[in-house]
Amino acid sequence: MSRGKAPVKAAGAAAARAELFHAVIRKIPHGRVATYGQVAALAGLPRHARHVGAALRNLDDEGAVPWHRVVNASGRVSPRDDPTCSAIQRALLEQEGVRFDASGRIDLRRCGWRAGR
DNA sequence: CCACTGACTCGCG
DNA sequence: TCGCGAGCCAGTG
Repeated sequence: MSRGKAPVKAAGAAAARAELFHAVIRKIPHGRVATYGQVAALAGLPRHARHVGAALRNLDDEGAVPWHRVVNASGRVSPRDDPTCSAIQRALLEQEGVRFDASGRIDLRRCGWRAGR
């Protein structure tokens, strides 16, 4: 089994990162939000913030992953092709008690997730 | 192999 | 506070 280059490993490389991101996102407590960069850093992959979003885009709705708790560093829901999705994300967060600013911004100082808190 | 794209982030003005 | 541009890394055609 030990092989210098296992093709099976390369094929699952992307999926492995996705699972890694999902694991971190799953740790985000209820009523709290984290940024893409934060998730990537906690996953051990700093600078991969964009890939976190890419992984979530590939993620199915039937996952136990609270993808809606992931927002950008501005504390806002990132715009995507379907604005409906962003509306759903905001609705889910409000249901968890996350308050949005009049500009649709979240106070990361208040609802931002911090490991250890 | 090259070029474009993207649910991002940071620095400047 | 907001808008713009550059940097970043991996996936896709």
